[in-house]
Amino acid sequence: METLPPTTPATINDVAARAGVGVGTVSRVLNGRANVRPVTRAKVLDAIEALKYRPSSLARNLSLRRTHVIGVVVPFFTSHSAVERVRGVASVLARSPYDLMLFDIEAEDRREHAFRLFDRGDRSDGLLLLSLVPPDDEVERLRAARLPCVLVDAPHPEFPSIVIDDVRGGELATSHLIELGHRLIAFVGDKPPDPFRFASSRDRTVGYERALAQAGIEPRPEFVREGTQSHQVARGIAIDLLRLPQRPTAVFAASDAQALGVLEAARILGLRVPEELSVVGFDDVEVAALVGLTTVRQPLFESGRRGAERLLQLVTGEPDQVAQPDVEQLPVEVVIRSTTAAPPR
Amino acid sequence: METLPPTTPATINDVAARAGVGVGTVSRVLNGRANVRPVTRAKVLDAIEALKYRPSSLARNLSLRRTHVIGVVVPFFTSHSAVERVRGVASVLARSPYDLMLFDIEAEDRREHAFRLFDRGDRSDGLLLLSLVPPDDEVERLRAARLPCVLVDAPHPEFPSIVIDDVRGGELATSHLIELGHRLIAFVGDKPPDPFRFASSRDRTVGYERALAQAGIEPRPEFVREGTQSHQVARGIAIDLLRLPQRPTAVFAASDAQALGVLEAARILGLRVPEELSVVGFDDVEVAALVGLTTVRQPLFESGRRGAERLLQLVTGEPDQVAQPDVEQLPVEVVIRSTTAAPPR
DNA sequence: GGGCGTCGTGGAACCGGCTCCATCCGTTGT
DNA sequence: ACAACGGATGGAGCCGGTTCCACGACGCCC
Repeated sequence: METLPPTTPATINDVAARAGVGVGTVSRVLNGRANVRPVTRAKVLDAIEALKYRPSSLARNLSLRRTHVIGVVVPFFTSHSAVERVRGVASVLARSPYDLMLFDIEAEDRREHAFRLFDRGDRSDGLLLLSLVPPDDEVERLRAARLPCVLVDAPHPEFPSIVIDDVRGGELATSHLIELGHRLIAFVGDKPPDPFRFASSRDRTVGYERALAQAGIEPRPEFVREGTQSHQVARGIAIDLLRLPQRPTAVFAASDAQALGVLEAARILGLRVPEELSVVGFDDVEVAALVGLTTVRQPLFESGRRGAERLLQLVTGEPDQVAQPDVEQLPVEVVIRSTTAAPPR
Repeated sequence: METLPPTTPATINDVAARAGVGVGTVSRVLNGRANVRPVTRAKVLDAIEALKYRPSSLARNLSLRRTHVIGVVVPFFTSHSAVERVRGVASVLARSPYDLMLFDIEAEDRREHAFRLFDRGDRSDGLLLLSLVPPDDEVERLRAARLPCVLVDAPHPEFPSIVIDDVRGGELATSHLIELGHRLIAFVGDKPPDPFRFASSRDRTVGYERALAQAGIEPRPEFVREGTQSHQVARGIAIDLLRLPQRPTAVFAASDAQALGVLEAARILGLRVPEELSVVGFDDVEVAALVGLTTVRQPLFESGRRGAERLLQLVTGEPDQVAQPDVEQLPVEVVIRSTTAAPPR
């Protein structure tokens, strides 16, 4: 009896011995190479079956010098938009031989994070950075480690990236309001010094201003406010805005989260939406549909999907083929729901 | 000049050579072992510095036969509750030497999934299964691979698990309605044959029935409906319910998603909430607070946190110390917001 | 029938760490 | 002065795959 439950898993040597062949042959069979006689192949397959042999991916990885892992780095994993992007990534990786390693750098010390991630660049075969711009020293390490890297929702001169046209998004949102007849349009965005976040809110402001300019509307500095992503902060800001002597008839928020804060503010102040106040968000997260929020949709899931596909190309492509820092732009569109209407007169 | 950019990263051998010591000594220094003379240690450290040496985790893992990876398996990664749990897991792993490998089995063929996951059990040092019960054959493989495993939001006789008392949750929700004066209370839950999901909705029904019984309220079969998790389906079900000749004055939904569907139904039918209809959900996902939904809060983040902690104990503990299949129960509580009130009379 | 190419195959070397054992050396004890 | 002892150290061997080279057998051709 040799069918006793083996205390230690079978190795390729065990298989070779049992099949009466060399390890090279077993390896060839395992990897579906040609040049193995059918008879031999059968013997090997039998031995594998008998021994319940499964190759060790650990050993395989060491030998091959790859990990079969894609690292996904995401700040603020809390947010629905981040999750949606990760799902897009997962959908691609699920049909690839790559696993998804998730790094949430939300609370983590950045130094620690960098340390673990780029330690040697051998924990993953490629990196997908979502909504964050790597600082210069990390860029340096990434290159030193020759680690393929793609950015999603963040631009960088060194890496390929999947982005949206934030300026255009801001413009679309604002134009929609202008077309409805609004001229007193406020903007609620992020504060720039957000450590990881980059200039997307800022770009949306630019679009906002451009749309105003095109319509010949004088921008009012007091109508442009900045806070953090949270809807609580946005609510406070919106209350301020709506208490101005000349109050805006519409608010464009740089994210849906902030738009929700604006809606709360309106409720608190007893302003009816959309009759007395129109609100436009940005992102089109799940809640937006539930609440009936008019917003600018950006393809979140799709952005993750494309980022993963692009990275996989890099990872499986020629090793030293330098990744061109090309930028892929995904479309944005206004989704009109029930928080926007013509202004009161 | 030997500072030319090395085309290949330094190895432990390079360090040993440069420091003029043996690899054993370098290894000892790296792992902070005692029995290294300070002078020697300094030499090694210098060499490491000069060579910018970083140990290969690949090689390390093979040698040590561990991966430093915790696998997290989650179905329906879409849902906010799953995400919240994963965040809890991430928060624990971030302060550990373990990385988080995410397996979303949402769309994936189950066979494929199982294959990749348990191939040899060497892709991760431990597995955390969220909201899913492994079928018997997978349990078998798990044991064969001696892979530590903890379940979150799912019970199993073989594994430790972190759960909530769903019966009690259902009871609390229903009691809250009863205390408000409701006697016509409907229930909207999941259909049982959900492939992965287990009996949590069913248990909540039990709690619902128990609360009714305690209050001496006759249960009405036509008030208990089951559909899927989606709020669209729940909306349809709720419309049916609310069109009954004797319509319920309150609805307890087995999840917040379903509760939102019920709220939509009320809006469609022109029923004011909470004046004409009270609604209670389950989970307390983020949207619940936004919408002002009264609901049963379960500690989602905490469940992930505890699951990860428990698993880490197992993984870092004695190797063959069999994990007792103990069950840790997290508390639930009713969060009263603005969708519940006394019934109309 | 001998030379030569091809196919199939075995197995040593290697990937880059860790571990254990043998060795070396200095110290202490008698 | 010498034996015994223990701490520091070097390095072969191992973890479990892959790869590449060498070798044997066979068939083909002239």
